[in-house]
Amino acid sequence: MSAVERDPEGSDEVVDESAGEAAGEPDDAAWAEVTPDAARRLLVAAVDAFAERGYHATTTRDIAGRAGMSPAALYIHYKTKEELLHRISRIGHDRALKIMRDAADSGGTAAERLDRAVRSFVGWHALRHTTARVVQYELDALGPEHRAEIIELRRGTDAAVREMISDGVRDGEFEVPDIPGTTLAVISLCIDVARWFKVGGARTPEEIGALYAGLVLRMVGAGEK
Amino acid sequence: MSAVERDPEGSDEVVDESAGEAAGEPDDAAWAEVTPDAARRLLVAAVDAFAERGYHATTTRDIAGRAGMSPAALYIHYKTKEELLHRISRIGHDRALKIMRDAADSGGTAAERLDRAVRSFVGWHALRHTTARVVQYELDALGPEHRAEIIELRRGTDAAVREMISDGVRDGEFEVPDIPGTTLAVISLCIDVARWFKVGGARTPEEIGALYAGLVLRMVGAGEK
DNA sequence: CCCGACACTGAGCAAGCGCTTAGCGTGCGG
DNA sequence: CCGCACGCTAAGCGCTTGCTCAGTGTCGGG
Repeated sequence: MSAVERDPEGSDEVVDESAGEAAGEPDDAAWAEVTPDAARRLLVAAVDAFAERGYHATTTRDIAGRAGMSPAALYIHYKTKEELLHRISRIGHDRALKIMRDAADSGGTAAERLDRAVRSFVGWHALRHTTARVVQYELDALGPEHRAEIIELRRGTDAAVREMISDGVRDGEFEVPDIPGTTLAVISLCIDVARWFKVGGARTPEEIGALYAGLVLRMVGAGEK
Repeated sequence: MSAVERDPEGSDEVVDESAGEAAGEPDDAAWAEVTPDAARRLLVAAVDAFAERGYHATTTRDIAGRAGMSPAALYIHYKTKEELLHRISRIGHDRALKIMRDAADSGGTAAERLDRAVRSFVGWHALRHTTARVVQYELDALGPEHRAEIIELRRGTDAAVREMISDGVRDGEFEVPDIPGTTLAVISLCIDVARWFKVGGARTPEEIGALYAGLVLRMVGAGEK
């Protein structure tokens, strides 16, 4: 049982998010695209610190300390603390959007695609809850132009979900009176996983993904499976 | 059409939350229990500031300024900034718990009670989204003992929802495979309203409450109405 | 007309913040 | 073996933070 659904006609090069460390916490491999090494260590430290205490409560000294460096080292790789948050937010949202789009563009019925979407989107929010928490809840700490950029990415996620629901309604699979409202509720439900998920909890990310996929299919009235 | 469901056998003295200002924002009347007047003005100012910028990004000077007072005046009525947050959090959670319990203890079928619960709980999170945002998302800013106290209140909310769902399953009204998981998802869905709700949005708090109540009834498989 | 109680202010303290700068060690091209 | 570019640190600058404290104006009782 693989964690994240492997879609048949997905992208060419897929970094399997669930491989490597099964525990979920030390998601260093997920930031492979960040170079050089010291910059990545700082970024991972920042993700942990931001998720734990929030952006404003985190000091640059704390971030540098977690990365095993002096406070000044941070400013060799990042112009400001806000730039660090932006890099994290950008990469995280790119990843979340890709997960959603891959599911939306995969084959099968609308119900199958929505199931895959919720399953992997929720799975990511649980497995990478540290990243997801920063990405989803520290948006207001970004500067205006950076925030606008991220909001644009979120619109893409929104559109993908609305698309799947609309398709299902068109094909008679779903029965939903308020498509924009239900879209909002579905995404809202998925995102909030990042707030409450704890590593020692009763459920694995995959289990939560499966549970939520079922609940969402009920929300859209997918009675006939 | 009244905003918050008026349960027939509810409590004796009910402060109608939706009365007074229809706009929703200046919820000064909701804090009538806070005295003296200056203490309440400071608390309302703190709610606005915390909701807007977050607890850590808010300065005591900002709070005092919004209340039209000097920074030092804050410390006549509150020992620390954290005590202010605690008072807000305590009152807000008391209110949220009461809303949930009133619905759970009201008469009728499990579906009717769950409908009322989600409708009013969500309605409150939308109408009082400023308060709700602080109450639901600034929990980590509280000191350990204050946080523990609030978490205890949340357990009560959780229990009320689980109770209603369990009753529905017992009576054959609902069909849910995972009661604790579904309980969690329902509360999660409701709480996240406070994150995304904006006053200028397309829907009123009552409309969102109605939409969400319908979605939740689908989640628990309440097919036979 | 005085007096103390009271709610509040102006000024400011110690600590901690984001960020800068001068300098140091190390490794690599010549 | 030199020299310099590079990644990093120690020290610290200017500012803001939560919070304090010596007053100040006001007001009711005697």
